[in-house]
Amino acid sequence: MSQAQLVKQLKVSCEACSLSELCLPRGLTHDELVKLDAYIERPRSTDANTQIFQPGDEFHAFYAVRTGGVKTYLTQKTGEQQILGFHLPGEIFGLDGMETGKHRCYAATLENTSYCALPYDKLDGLCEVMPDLRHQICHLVGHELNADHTHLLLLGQQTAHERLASFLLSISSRFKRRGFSATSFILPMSRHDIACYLGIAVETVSRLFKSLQDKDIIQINRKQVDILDMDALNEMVSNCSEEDV
Amino acid sequence: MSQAQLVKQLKVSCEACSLSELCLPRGLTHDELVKLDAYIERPRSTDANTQIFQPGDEFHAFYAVRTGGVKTYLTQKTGEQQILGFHLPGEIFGLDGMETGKHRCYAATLENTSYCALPYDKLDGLCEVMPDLRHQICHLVGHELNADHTHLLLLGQQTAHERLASFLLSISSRFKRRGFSATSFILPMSRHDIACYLGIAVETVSRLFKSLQDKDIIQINRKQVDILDMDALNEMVSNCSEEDV
DNA sequence: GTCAAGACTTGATATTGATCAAGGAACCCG
DNA sequence: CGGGTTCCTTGATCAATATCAAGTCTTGAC
Repeated sequence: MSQAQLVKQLKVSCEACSLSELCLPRGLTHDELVKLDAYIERPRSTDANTQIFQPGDEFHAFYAVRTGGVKTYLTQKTGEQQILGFHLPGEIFGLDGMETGKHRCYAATLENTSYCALPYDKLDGLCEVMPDLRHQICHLVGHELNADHTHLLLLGQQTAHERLASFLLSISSRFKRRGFSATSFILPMSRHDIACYLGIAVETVSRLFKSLQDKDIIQINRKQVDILDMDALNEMVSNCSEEDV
Repeated sequence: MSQAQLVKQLKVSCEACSLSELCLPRGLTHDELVKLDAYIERPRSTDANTQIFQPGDEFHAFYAVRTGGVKTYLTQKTGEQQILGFHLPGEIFGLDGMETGKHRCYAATLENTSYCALPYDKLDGLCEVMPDLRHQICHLVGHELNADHTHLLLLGQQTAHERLASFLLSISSRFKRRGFSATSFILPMSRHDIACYLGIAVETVSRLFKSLQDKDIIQINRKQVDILDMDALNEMVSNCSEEDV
């Protein structure tokens, strides 16, 4: 990236960012936003499949996805990975380092992605004087916890069919929240990543997509998904605490 | 409980509490501790199987287990429950309310239990003037997130054998941390609860315990567990991020 | 444009762990 | 102390999903 491009990117402040209402700045006053903005680092974009951090790396910032997508995951000695979450534009990741000051999981991009870094020590200092920021951070942290809890329920109690339906509904509601179509979107992740997120085999993901298509509940072609029957998807999920994650 | 007993219990300050080094007060100075202590509510003990909060209840405090044990869980429409975590003395629960101000999961006691309530609005105010408290809360929240992540890896990628081994190691290390034996302890939860935590059937839990006993890895009688071969248990867990949860 | 590598799909078979069923042990209550 | 209830264990069978094995489609590199 050229110096000119870099400068241009840096100029996109939180205040001008279309995602600010989903992101850390939500609920802040103009003055507060300006103070926060001064600290935010905006790294350049990265390609797909680039690692952002890994276990043992120093935790120095929360990250916010601006464009593209990120997965966080753990691995077993044997190599299998468990995807902990997919992070779409406006969503935060990297909180796993808060316990020890070192990250405990991996974070990698799903596609060409740009993201902001919100330095932890700066945020900590601002928390002292900006109650709204403190509350927004608590809100985001609580959201992460609840998303993990919904994911635990999915992995522990749902059948493969229910898991895939939950997954589609979650992605759909998150696209909708950002102003995109809830029924027609492009999945940013591979079948393999979906399988690792849902704790099932890739082959099963493939078969289940086909089964949903055969029942005219969805139309799927590669990564393009069209939801034809949202009610049917909702009925498949017997989950009593389903919400946007 | 009589008034006299209640008063006596209230007098057990954080400073005098043997668990304070595991709990919220960790790392605070004497002066800070006194300020915090003034706000802490110490409800009386409750029996086993008592609900502490449920989804929709107002979130007004973090809770810290003093004696006994607590489980937090979600349920599906069909009734199955997924246990999100077991909380032993010195451990915190109730953070799930931070997102919306309402709890999202259930919390219930496993046995006769006493716990403290740490009012959220008071903690928030103290955070403004006590950086150490702020950091300790971040540490605890990060710990919760990491515990959930380890649990996700367990549910998504481990076999039933590995899950039970992970569970025993987790409980063992937590007893050890509190100064008790790591190899001989009484499980505070039922087989059913273990099954709901591990995402497997009760019958499977029973069979796996027997199998571990037949291999002379553990000795188990009702809820009394003796670990005979800790190395064997560790080897069963191919998890690369295993730590005390 | 062609080739190679990777991603995805589809089919056949295997296996883990669920479910169904029953009996035994501990515990609570009167 | 006795009887019922719940918890736990054990056995037999079944089903969901993993695994193994090809084969096809995409995509990117040269």
